Amino acid sequence: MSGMRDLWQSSSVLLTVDLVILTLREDRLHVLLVERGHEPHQGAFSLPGGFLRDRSEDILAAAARELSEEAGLDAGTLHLEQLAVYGDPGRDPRGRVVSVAHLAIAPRLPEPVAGTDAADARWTPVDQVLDTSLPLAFDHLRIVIDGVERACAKLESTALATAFCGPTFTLSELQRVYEAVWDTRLDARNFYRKVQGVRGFVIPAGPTRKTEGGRPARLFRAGPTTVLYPPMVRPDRTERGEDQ
Amino acid sequence: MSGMRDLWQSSSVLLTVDLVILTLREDRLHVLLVERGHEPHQGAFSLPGGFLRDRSEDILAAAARELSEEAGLDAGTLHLEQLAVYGDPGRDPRGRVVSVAHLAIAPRLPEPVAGTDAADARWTPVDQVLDTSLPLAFDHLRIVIDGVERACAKLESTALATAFCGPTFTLSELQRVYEAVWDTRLDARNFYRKVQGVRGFVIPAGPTRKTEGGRPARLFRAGPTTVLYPPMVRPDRTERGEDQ
DNA sequence: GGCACTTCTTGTCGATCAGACAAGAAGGTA
DNA sequence: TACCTTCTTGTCTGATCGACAAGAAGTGCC
Repeated sequence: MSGMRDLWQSSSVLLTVDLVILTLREDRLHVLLVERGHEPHQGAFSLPGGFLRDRSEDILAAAARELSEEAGLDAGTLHLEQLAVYGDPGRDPRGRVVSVAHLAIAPRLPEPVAGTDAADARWTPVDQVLDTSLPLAFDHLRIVIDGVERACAKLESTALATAFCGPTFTLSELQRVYEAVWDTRLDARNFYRKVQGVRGFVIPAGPTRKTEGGRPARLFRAGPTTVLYPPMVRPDRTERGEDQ
Repeated sequence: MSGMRDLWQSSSVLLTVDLVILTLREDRLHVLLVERGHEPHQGAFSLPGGFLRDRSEDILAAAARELSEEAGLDAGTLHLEQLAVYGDPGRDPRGRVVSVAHLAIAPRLPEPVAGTDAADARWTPVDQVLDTSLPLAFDHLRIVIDGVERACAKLESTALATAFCGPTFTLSELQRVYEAVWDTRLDARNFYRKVQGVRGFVIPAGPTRKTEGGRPARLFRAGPTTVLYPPMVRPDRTERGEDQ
């Protein structure tokens, strides 16, 4: 067995963090993309992210830092979790670069992008990414696919949907989150009762108003529960079509 | 912005793969552990795993290689998936070592451990690990916790349970998988109908026999479905206990 | 104010599903 | 054959889900 020095020589890798930052804009799911300013893939769009600053930086901390630097968002206020690792040997022409992708959820309508370092960041409808009408650098398409799928899944079993909303929200706002992420339509009346039937999902926050045009809605905040019981099941998509 | 050379100097890391290999032995969930032969944590138990062999090795391939080298199991025959990344800066005294943990599921009763390189590997009941009566090296306790939780969750929504069984199995064998992983009891009669109600979960494999002592059971093989619809929901654990 | 309009909230109803349990089927063994 | 074990099929009851009606509570317009 060779020593540690040989190990470093032969098999150390560079670590990056990449961010799939999702939010809702005009009731559609958007992801934050940046235009790359230099090679490789200069001019193409990619997920925000970057290299570990130094060997002592924690990975999640690096993700939070990139969230701030490249997106102008404060990690303390939004949901941030590890998504997966992408380490295919050929994914980056600069050498062996392994990326730890993260999923972040931003509350609705953060300004199009703060006037920060990364003014070239823009919210893009995920549809445009998923149908490949807007190609991404590296393997970032796959990362977005996985991130959106993770979000879809966690909407069912966890309180992640509240992360798309502000500190208080109405139930129809919450419903629009589900509809946008799942790309489906839900019955407002059943949704209303279902959400309130989940223990600790949402708790009333004053009998206040907020909507416009119709009857004012009650406000809620996120409850203490992180895993939903019973879960919010998304409607069957296969629709009796002889599976396969 | 500094060049690539500085980046490598300052922030490259060593990558390892670690394996949470689960199986069923005597109807209890077990995880494969190895006794460490050298520092750090010499003599302690840890998950099987090791460093990336070289810079060109794919991560999943490295996991498959360790599966073979350290556990004597063939990655082609069993379920193997990425679990998560553990990269806390202080987790390994040898320097910045980032581990990509994987979850593997072995069919029931692979021999206690083949007479391979790692003869010091042994199947250990996960209870003993989770209640910390058997301490693990590094942050491997956390990795085991996350791996078991992942297995529990995927039993609900995917056909992962069949990976615990051989190529053919009876429904009561499958039931014992659920009972062991979830640590719960299920009604055999309802389970029987429920499993068969899930489209493409299991398909009959000859009206053969297999069990002993009672009426022979029908044999099944895993079906084409990977995501279960409707899902197998695990019984509510909170049991009307004023949530908290 | 009265009226139309919007959206929120509560009710109801039938189909479907989950969990409890009875009973029959199909082998082994004394 | 009598019994034991385990598998498989039925049935029943209460809970849940999705469709939809109807009432509640605001805004804006005449």
